[in-house]
Amino acid sequence: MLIHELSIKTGLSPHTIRFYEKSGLVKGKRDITVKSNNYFHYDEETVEKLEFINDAKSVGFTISEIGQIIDAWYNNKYSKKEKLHILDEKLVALETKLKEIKEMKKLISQFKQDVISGQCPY
Amino acid sequence: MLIHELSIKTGLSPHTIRFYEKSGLVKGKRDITVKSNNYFHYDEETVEKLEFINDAKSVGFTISEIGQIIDAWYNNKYSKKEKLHILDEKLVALETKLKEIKEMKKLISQFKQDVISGQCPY
DNA sequence: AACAACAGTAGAGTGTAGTCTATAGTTGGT
DNA sequence: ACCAACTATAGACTACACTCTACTGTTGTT
Repeated sequence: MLIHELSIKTGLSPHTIRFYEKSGLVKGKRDITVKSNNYFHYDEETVEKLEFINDAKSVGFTISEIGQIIDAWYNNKYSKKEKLHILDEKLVALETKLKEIKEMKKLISQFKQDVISGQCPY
Repeated sequence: MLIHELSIKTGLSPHTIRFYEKSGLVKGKRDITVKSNNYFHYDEETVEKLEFINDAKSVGFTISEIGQIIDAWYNNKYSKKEKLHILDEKLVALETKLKEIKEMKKLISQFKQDVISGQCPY
């Protein structure tokens, strides 16, 4: 599929997809049999990757971290050992975030109690 | 205390503290009895606030969201009802983040299994 | 009096992650 | 043949959250 279809499938603008492509997260292929243009073609794997990128972004991973994960997942840039190391690193980071968020929930719940119990009467 | 001491207590640079002050998150007081300078003076509450800001940043709240929370906590800018609304909103956001992170943990654990089970032999 | 270390303000610069503009070429439908 | 809608590239622009620079004034120690 071309970028327009990919854009519709993923909800990301062609601009943003090209930005991710330039950042090395996804990669279209050129059809060498077609000589009149040099359009990029994308496969279903790219759709998956872009969906993953969206999810990974919202948990706070940066583009370069997402790049690492994608490389550890789809590519052969890293050895098996390196891949596991990268993925473990990300799991630890997520575990830390999880704890921080739970702490923050407690804290804000406490603020709420303070407001309710009328420590200040507004 | 002056900004230097505050900086040491919180681990934030005077630059960053001034940035937060300009953003409305904290507020120093000027000592009108001193006429030779116009240095800002900060209290322990500001130390608390800055520590909160650090924690809130790492769970992904923006400066303006943190501002809202601080206003709902310390100030009388909002009514009791508004305060509870803001805090509930933040709790919902944290709950959402929590779920997303748990999902991402599952996903990355799955990637790990894929690597281990040797779907690709590197 | 000299000087480092501090204080303040204004504004420029950085990095991240887009988002948009300009330009130029291609494709598909009428 | 024409035109809208698509494609590509390069580079400008934006927003956020700092971070730093330049400049000036103050304080405390020697």
